[in-house]
Amino acid sequence: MYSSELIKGTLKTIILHLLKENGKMYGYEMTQMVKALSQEKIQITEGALYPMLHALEALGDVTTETVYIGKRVRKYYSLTPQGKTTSSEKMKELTAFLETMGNLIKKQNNAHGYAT
Amino acid sequence: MYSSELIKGTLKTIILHLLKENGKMYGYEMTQMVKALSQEKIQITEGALYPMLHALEALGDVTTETVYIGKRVRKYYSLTPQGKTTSSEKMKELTAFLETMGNLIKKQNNAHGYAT
DNA sequence: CAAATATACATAAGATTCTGATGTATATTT
DNA sequence: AAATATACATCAGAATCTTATGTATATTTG
Repeated sequence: MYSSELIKGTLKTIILHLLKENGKMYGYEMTQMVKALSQEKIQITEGALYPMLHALEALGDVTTETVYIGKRVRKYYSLTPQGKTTSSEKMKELTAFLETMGNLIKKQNNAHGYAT
Repeated sequence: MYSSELIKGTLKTIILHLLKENGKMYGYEMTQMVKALSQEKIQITEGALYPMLHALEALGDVTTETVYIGKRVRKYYSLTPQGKTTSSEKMKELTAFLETMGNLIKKQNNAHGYAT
């Protein structure tokens, strides 16, 4: 498990990406998938996830569909056309960010020149 | 420039890393170095930087040394022994996190199996 | 079969961390 | 002379997350 501060700011992008890849998912499923894909190292908490899903819905990036499994409710989320665009943009940004950070923390024989 | 939400949580690690690589730096210098190393894409704001430096000092990870350049003050920061340990730990974590995130957002022909 | 665990949603107080504004002052460039 | 750069600092407010709490059904296990 990572000290969660690193995960901050990536949640929205992760959700949008999962929905783009998998078409339709419900909240609990997302927590389990991220857990599995990260080898237990990233655990999305419900207190962070559900408010973010509601926010994405309010922004018009996702729509919902409620389904009953027996008597238990399940709320599926999927991307709107706008959400698909947002997803792509966010992913482009995250990819670039990861690369920049990778550079930033590596190339360091550089106490005097700065530029690369 | 990245939408800054991604940078959240990485600031402490970046500072500790810069100090480990460069031995001794002052705040303004850090902002310029990160800007240069990231090709202008990451801009550390002063409102985030200075409070974080003060926090690191309070935690015992850095010590300070004030120098006058003409009449203008400059405050150099350097790692304490404890700070060096913290720096290593944080970097290990960040590196692992970047890799995990890289996996999470790539390997996706996986709508049904989850595990990798 | 009762208890524990897993599934599945939701909210909310408080903490952390950042943005953007503001303030002060000196040095350099145009 | 004015604008910009260097260099520190603080603070109100915003965003985002943690931890706890709440509700309810389904499944597994001793």
